[in-house]
Amino acid sequence: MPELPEVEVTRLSFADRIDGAVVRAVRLGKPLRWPLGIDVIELLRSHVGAPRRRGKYLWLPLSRRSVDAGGLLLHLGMSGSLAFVSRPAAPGPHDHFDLVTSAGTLRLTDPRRFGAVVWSPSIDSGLAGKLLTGLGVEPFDDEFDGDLLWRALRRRRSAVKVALLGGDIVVGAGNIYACEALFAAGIDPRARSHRISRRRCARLAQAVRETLAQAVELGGSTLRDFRDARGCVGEFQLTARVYGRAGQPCPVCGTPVRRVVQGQRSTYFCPSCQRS
DNA sequence: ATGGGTACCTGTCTGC
DNA sequence: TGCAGACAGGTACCCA
Repeated sequence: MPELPEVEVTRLSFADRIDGAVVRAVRLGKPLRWPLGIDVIELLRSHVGAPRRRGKYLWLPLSRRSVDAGGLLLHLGMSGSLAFVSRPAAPGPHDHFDLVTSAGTLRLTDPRRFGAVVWSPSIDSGLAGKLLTGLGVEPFDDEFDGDLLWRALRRRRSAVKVALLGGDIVVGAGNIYACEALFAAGIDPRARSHRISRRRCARLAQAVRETLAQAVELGGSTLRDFRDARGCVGEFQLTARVYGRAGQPCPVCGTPVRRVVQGQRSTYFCPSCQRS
């Protein structure tokens, strides 16, 4: 489910409310991708700071008596979502983590359990450091532009869509938004990365930024079950032009949208509008 | 370093 | 109705 827009929309929907709250209890459900990495009792009475986002990860800083106490790194995997509510229902079979605070309970629900909640001594050490090192630039940073993209892509021979999904050039574009951005830029997702001109890289960088920004504005994509921490659904999927639309007419030229598989993931594109 | 494949896990939908 | 198989928003890790 969650690509950068869903993670950012989730963050925005509870950041103000959890900032400054005190941890009262922690409940663990079934194992997630990694163990929590700290004894739960060590987290009690910690103060939660303002949640930050890096790529598709969220970082919840913690402190005790104004002293830095590391933080929690969260990832929603394929099927995760967070809720932040004052009176949570009894945990269901897919509710695997509750952070009970003075301001409400942050609950991770994740049927497939590809998600993660891990404690690290800081955002750039421990497991958090290891996971975040090697991530590409943030798409909304000034640093991310056509030149950066061109310089990175010219060294790759993989298909451009696979390179975008990799997250080591630019973070945040998952399967939906990579497809949509390539459509917006008019680039064939199967095109070899190193053969894309500087000019087209500029268009692609712009398309990635705009696609992700628009998705944040629309509250993300709710294909089946995404909700932000307030329980609101997203609406970007209503505006998707190729993702999930195999066989349907391209909204620009009417040619049927094609589906191919790249790196074991479905890719959707218009064979007429998108060129190598 | 890069590229390709596998693995993690559960739910839903399709076709026989 | 049952059942096998495909597919799903991600990414770490292993191997060539």
